[in-house]
Amino acid sequence: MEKVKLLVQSTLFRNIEEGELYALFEKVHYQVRSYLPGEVVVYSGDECNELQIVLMGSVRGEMMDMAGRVLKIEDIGVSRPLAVAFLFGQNNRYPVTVTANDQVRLMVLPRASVIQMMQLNVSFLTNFMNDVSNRAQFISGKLKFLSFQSLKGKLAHYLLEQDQQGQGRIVLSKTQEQLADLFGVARPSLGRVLRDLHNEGVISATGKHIVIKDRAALQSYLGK
Amino acid sequence: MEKVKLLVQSTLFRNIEEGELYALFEKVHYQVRSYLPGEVVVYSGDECNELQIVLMGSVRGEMMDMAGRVLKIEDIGVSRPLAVAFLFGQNNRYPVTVTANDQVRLMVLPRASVIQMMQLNVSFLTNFMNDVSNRAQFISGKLKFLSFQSLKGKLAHYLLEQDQQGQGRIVLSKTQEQLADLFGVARPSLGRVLRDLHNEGVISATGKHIVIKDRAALQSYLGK
DNA sequence: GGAAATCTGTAACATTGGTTACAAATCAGC
DNA sequence: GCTGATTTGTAACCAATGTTACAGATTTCC
Repeated sequence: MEKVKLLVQSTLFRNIEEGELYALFEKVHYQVRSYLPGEVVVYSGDECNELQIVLMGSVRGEMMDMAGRVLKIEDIGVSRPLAVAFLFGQNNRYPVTVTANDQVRLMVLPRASVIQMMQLNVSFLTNFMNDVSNRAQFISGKLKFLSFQSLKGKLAHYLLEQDQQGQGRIVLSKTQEQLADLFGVARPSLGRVLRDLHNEGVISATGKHIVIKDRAALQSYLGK
Repeated sequence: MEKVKLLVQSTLFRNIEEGELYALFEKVHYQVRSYLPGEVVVYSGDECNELQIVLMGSVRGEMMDMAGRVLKIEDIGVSRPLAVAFLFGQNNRYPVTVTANDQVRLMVLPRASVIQMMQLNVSFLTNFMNDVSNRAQFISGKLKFLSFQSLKGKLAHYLLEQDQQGQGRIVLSKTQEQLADLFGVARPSLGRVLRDLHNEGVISATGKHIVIKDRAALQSYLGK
C-alpha cells in the first residue's frame, strides 16, 4: 500500500493521517487500473459511477466537437482526482474525453465506496465538498473567460495573469500554437492580435519575451 | 415557521420530514432578507459566506462584462438555493450578479450553520452534494454549449431540445430578443440565422411557430 | 378600437476571427 | 556550426457575427 504515501498529499485526503487512511482503504472496495500513453481513459458522454484518482503519470481532459476539433481543458497529475463533480448529481456523464499523457495508473473507487468513506470520515467529506466546489468554480471561470472576451480580451487577461509580480515582463512558457489552442482560436489569429497590440504600443513582443508597456490600455481590453 | 412548508419541496431538503426540518432550524442561526424588484442581491465578485434560498419571488443571475453587456444565465425561483457551488472551495466569490425579479424574500444561512446541518442530518448532506454537482454539470453544459457551437449549431441544439416529443412542431416561449440573449448573440444575428434555416428548407418559421422540416439537416449542424 | 410599446424582419456595413500559404527565424540533435 | 524540424511572422481572402437603423407587425393597455 505505498499508494497511501502518494494519497496523503491529495486534496481529497488532506487532514487525514496515514494510519487512518490505511484503515479507511481496508474497509472499502477499490481497484487500480493502468493505461499506456495515448490510451483513452473515458470518453465524453460515458457514465461516471466511480471516483478516479491519478496514482502515476498524468492525464488530460479535453472537449471535442463532432468535427474532431479539440479544446484543451487541463492536465491532471499525480494524486489528483478526475471528475469529482460528475460522480453525484443527475447527469452522471463525463463532459470531457480523458486521455493518458504517459504511462498512467489510476485508483478507481465505486460511488458506493465514496459514500461509505464520507460517512466514515468527516475530513474526507469536507475535502470532497471543497473539491467539487473548486471544480465548479474552475469551470465557471472558464465560462467567463470563454463566453465574454474577444481574443484580445483573452490575451490581455492571460498576460496580466502571467505578470503576477507586476514587473511588466513576461516570458511565455508555451508556444503560440499551444496558446492558441488554450484560447480555442487559430494560431495565426493569435499572432495577429499579438502584433496588433504591439503596433498599438500596448505591449512590446519579441519572440517569447513580452513587455507590458501600457498596463491601463491592456486592462481596458478585459471583458471586451 | 410556514417557511418550512416551502422548504420541504426544495431539493436541498428532500427526504427530510417536516418535523425533522423544524428541529434542524431551531438548532442553527439564520436570517430572512427582503428585496424589492430590481434590487441587486449580490454583485459578481462579492464574497460568498452564506447559503441563500429563495422563499418568495424569483431572482436572476447574470454575468456581465465591464462594458455592461449582460449574458443571462438563469432564473432561480421559490425553494431553490443560490450559488451552492460557491459556498465551499477556495474562491468564495459569486461569479454572477444576482438581481430580484420581483418582491423577493431570501433565507440566509451562514456557512457555519450549513456545516452544522450537514453534521446533524445525512440527507441534507447528500442533497447538498447532489446540488453542487448539478450546478457544476449545468455550468459545464453551458460551457460546452457556448464554446463549441456556431450560432446555427446553438439554434439547432435548442430547437431539437424543445421538440422533445419529436413532433417537429415548436412554439417558441421566448422572444427572439431573449433567445439571442440566452445564446449570447445579437438579436438580428439570430433572426438572420432563423431566416437562413428557413430559406434552406430545414425549418419553416412563421412568427413563434416553427416546424422542423428536415431533422437530419438540423442535426448535422450540431457541434458545428 | 386606438395609441403606445414591444417585437420582428431586413438591409448595409464594420469587425472579428478562420483558412491557407509561404518565407524567415529559431531550435534540436549531431 | 550544419541540417532538418519546429515555430513564428505575415499576407490575402473568406465566413460569421456584430452594429445600426428603420419600417412593418403584433401585443398591451386604456
